[in-house]
Amino acid sequence: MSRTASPARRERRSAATRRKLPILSDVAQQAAVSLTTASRALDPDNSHPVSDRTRARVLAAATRLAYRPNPMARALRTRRVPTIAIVVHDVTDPYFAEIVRGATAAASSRGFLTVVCSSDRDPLTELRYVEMLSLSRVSGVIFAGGGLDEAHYRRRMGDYARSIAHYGGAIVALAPRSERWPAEMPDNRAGARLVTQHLLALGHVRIAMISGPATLRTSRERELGYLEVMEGAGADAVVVRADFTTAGGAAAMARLLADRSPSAVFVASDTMALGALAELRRQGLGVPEDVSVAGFDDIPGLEFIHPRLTTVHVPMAELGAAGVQRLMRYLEGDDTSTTTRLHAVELMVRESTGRPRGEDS
Amino acid sequence: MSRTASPARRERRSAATRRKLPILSDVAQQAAVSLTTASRALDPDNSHPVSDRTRARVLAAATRLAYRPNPMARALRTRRVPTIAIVVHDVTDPYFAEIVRGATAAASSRGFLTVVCSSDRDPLTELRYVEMLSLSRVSGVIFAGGGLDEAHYRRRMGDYARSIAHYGGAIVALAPRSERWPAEMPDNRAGARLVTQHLLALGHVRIAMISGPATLRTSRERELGYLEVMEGAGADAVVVRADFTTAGGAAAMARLLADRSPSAVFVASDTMALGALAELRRQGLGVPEDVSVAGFDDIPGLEFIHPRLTTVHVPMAELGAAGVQRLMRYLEGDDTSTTTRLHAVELMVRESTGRPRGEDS
DNA sequence: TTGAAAGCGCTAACAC
DNA sequence: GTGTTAGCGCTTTCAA
Repeated sequence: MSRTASPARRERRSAATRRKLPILSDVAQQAAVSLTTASRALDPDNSHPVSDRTRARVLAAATRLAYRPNPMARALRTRRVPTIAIVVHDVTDPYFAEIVRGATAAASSRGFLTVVCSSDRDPLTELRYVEMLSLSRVSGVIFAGGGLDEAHYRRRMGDYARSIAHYGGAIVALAPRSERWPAEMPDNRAGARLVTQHLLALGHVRIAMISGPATLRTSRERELGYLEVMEGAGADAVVVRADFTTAGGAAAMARLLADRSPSAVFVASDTMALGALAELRRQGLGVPEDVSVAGFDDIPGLEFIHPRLTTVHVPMAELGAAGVQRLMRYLEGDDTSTTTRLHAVELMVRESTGRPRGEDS
Repeated sequence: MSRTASPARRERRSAATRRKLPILSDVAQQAAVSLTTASRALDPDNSHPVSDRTRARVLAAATRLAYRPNPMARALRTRRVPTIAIVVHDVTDPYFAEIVRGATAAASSRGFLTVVCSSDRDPLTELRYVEMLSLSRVSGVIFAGGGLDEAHYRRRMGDYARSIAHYGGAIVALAPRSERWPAEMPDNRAGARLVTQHLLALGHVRIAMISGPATLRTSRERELGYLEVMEGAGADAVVVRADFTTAGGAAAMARLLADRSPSAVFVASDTMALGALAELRRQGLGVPEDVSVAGFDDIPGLEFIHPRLTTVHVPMAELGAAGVQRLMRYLEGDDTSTTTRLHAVELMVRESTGRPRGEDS
């Protein structure tokens, strides 16, 4: 120790004044080992052997200097940044916000930063983001929402996905997509079946559905569950479409009310259901006295709206966390399958659904 | 051209097979210039002169190869990654979600990625995030919410802020903080004054306030506006505190109803006001017939709740965008002031406020 | 106006 | 078990 004291002290001072932040060579110098050894001693998952005494010395020096590795320099070698991205259609939508919350928590507990990219439901914006992400060499990308089946979109997305796979990045989907990616998603079809059966069991026959855009597979899966059950019951199905926004839900409900007179409406998302509820109130119709309404997702905050919405609970935060876990397993090579893991959903019967008019007397 | 055709073709092929993604040296080779020149020709804000012919050749080569610079390699030199972070208390809260939306849009239009860090209202989580960000050398950090005045928090935050400043990163606040940072924020005090005056003008005297945590300056500013006006009118002020969540707002309203019987309540955020409204409904009280309620923020989605909430409009998306712009100006050295820019707010009188009971006959 | 060379801080062959 | 030596892809002196 005393032998190297003088140069070490000089180095310490110069490191402090020159760049403020200590770098690996400062640690190596302090511990009187080579750069390589310092690197190996500091990296927990480096298999190369390092003697306990040496490791202890390096660790001590690192602690003393408050050394933190430079993520960029590391990334330049490892070819990946310790960041995962989550691509959503709209951060403002509680459904996505909740997924983001779950994913962020899971990622940060593993030392990963989370980038949230909100496309505002514009495919081109989404493509721009994904290009950016692939160039930034993020470790993984989680797609929280669905994609388009359109040719141009698919081709560009395919290019970026290939590029990401090429540098060893992972991709996970949390909604049904045409791409063959590892996926964790809610059991949309089963959920839709549950609500429709519930409505049928209450005695409704004129059950309409407000679905999302036909371009999104999530819409189609939820429709499928509805159609299956309606057909099985010999009831006529009516599907109108909106865009998964609250305003869209309100507009769709208005159309439904003008054209048909459903006694119950299954809305493919709570966000849209909120709009449907608002429109019914605006027209002076009671829920569930005049019209029963059921949603899908069970977004947070529902406990504060009136009447309390019957819906299908989707474990959003869990989905986000599962996506991160899947990503990590992929990165570690433990699970590179492209299978879809379905997460169970649950019908939450609350106040917005009841027996139809004719039967409540 | 023909002279270099053969080697160029070979290089092109090898670049394609070896690493798939073209790098700067591929472009330089194709354009038959040095690495340096290629770099200069490609960088729009590099002042070093490059002849038009050369630049054109380099640009053509870059386009042909679909070259995109590696952000990590660039960051290793420039010491900053082209990413900005936005630290929020809760992504799930529409107030923050909306700010994030505005900031993300503004950042992406400038080629910056946005990292969203949600602390879930836990100061330690927030500190962990900021440390991570400082190590990642993000270009800037935007604090959407307030901070603590507590010693440990302030010291650690100060350390990270210094470290960020040291590598040339910028920090901007969108809420009042004890730190001396550039800030863009809503005129909280003026907004609170407006609502209180509105309630007073309607004839209310027993006007209570549900505020946020005492540790947050936003709460204090909004309280101040309320207190000022109440005092000026010679009315008794009552302030109860909640935590800026919907559930907290509901609980605070329940307490208020039990202890006092206010004819009007000013709630320091719409998110809490939603809870207050739910609690009033639960207790069978009419709004505004029995109690008037006013919020703050004008979060999106309010148009679908009933009764339509009287509130103070805060330009959230604009605030997010202004934060990004301020950050950019700081990074470019155009504006390194630590002044606070106040954004005007506006009273939105809607349905949840009316004359008090005694006066409506 | 162009280019050669020296790194940014770190990791990974490849020796010893 | 430890060290030497090359780079990762880019920017930036410095020299021509």
